[in-house]
Amino acid sequence: MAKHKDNKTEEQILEAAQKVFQTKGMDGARMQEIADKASINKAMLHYYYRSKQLLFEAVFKKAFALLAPQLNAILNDDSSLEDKIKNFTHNYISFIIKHPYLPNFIIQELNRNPKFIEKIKTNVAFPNIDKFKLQVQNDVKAGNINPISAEQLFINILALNIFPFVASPLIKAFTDVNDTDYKSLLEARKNDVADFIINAIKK
Amino acid sequence: MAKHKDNKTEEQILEAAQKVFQTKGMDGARMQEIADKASINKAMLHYYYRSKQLLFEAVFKKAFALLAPQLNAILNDDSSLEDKIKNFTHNYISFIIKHPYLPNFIIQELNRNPKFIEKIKTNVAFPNIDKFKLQVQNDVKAGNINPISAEQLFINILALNIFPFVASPLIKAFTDVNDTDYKSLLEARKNDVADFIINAIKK
DNA sequence: ATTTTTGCTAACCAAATGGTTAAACTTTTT
DNA sequence: AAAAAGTTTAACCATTTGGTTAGCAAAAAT
Repeated sequence: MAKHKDNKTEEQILEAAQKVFQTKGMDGARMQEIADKASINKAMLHYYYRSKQLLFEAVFKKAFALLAPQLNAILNDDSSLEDKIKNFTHNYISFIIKHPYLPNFIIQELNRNPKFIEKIKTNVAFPNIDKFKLQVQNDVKAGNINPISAEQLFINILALNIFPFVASPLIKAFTDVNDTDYKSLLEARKNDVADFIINAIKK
Repeated sequence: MAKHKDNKTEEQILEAAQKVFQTKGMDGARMQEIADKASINKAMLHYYYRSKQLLFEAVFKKAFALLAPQLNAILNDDSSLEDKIKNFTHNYISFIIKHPYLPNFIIQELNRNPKFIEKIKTNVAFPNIDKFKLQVQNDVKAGNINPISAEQLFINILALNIFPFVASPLIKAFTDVNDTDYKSLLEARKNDVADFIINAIKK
C-alpha cells in the first residue's frame, strides 16, 4: 500500500471548511466556496471527507476540542473558587477574542441539531461538572459564599463570559458602541466580570 | 378596485414562516415547507411577499417588535435600579419561556448579516440606552452601587437573562440536566438572577 | 349582467448544489 | 522499469430550490 503523501491538502480543506462553516453555518456553507478557499477541486472534498455532513462534523469536533479544555479549567482545577473565576474569566475572554466565531458556531449548530451533542460526548474529552459541584456545595456549607447551586453559578459564569461574543451585533446596536470601543469594552471585561461574579456570591 | 377579501391567508403565511424561519434560520428554511405548513400553494408566498428575503424580513421585524418593548422596560422606566432589575428579570424570563426560539433567532440572523440591524433601526421602535445610562451614573455617584459602566451592567443583565435560552443544548449537556429539570432551573432564575445582579452591584 | 380586479393553483423553469465518474498524473512498491 | 496505489482534475448528473406563468375561480365594480 502506498503511503500517504502528506496531509497538506487534507488540512487545507479543513482550514477552509472551518472558515466557511463558522461564518455561514452548515446550511449557509457551500462546498464550492470551501474548495475555492482551499484552492483545490471540489471533488477533493469528497475524496477526503466523503460528504458535506462529515466535513462539517470534522470541523465541529475540532472546534469543540478547542473549547473543551478551557471549560475544564474551571470545572476540574484544584484552585479556590475565587481564583478559578478570576483565571477562567481572564483566560476565556482572551481565548475567545482570538477565536470570535467559535462560541456562536457551536451554539448555533447545537441549536439546529441538539442530538448532535451525543456524537460529541463520546468522541471528545467532554467537560464534567461533578467536581465543581462539590466545591460549590462545600463553599456554601462552610459559609464562604451565598447559597447558590453549582449549576446556576456555572450558567452565570458562562453567560457573562460568552454572551458578549455571541450577541455582539445586538449589543453594539443597543449601546451605540462602535467596533473599536466594543473591543476595549470586552478587554475590560477580563477583570470586570470576575469582580462582578465574586461580588455576587461573596457574603 | 376590489377590496381585499381579508388577510387570513397573509397571516397564515406569516405564522408558518415564523415557525420555519425561527427553527431553521434563513438558510435552512424552505419555501415549500412554509407553504405546506400554511396549507397553501407555494406561489402564494410570492404573491404576498415577493421573495424569500422579504418574507424573512417580515418575520424578523415582527419578532424584533415583540422583543423591543421588553427591553424598553428596563431602559426607559422610571423605577429604581433595583426594582427595574427585579421586574425585568422576572418578566423577561417569563416572556422568553413562552417564546423560546425568539432570542436565538434574532441573535443568529444578526450574526449572519450584521448590517441588517440598520434596516430594523429605522423601522421598529428601537431601544435606547441613554436614560438607563444616566440612572446608573447617578447611582454610582451617589454611592448606592459599586462603580460600573451602564454598558457593562446592561450587557450583564442581558447575558444572565438570555444566555440560558440561547445556549440551552450546550448547558444541558454540561450540567447533565434533563429537560424538565432545566425548565425548573429556568423558573428559579426568575428570582435568582435578580438577586445575583443586585448582590454584585450593591456596596 | 358583464367587465374588471383579486385570490389562487398546477405546471413549469433556470440556476444552484451536493455528489460522482473516468481518466490523467504522481508517488510508492516490487 | 513496471505495476500498484494514491492524488487530482474536468466534466457530468440528479435533485433541490426559489421563483414564474398561464389560466381558472371568486369577488367587486360598473
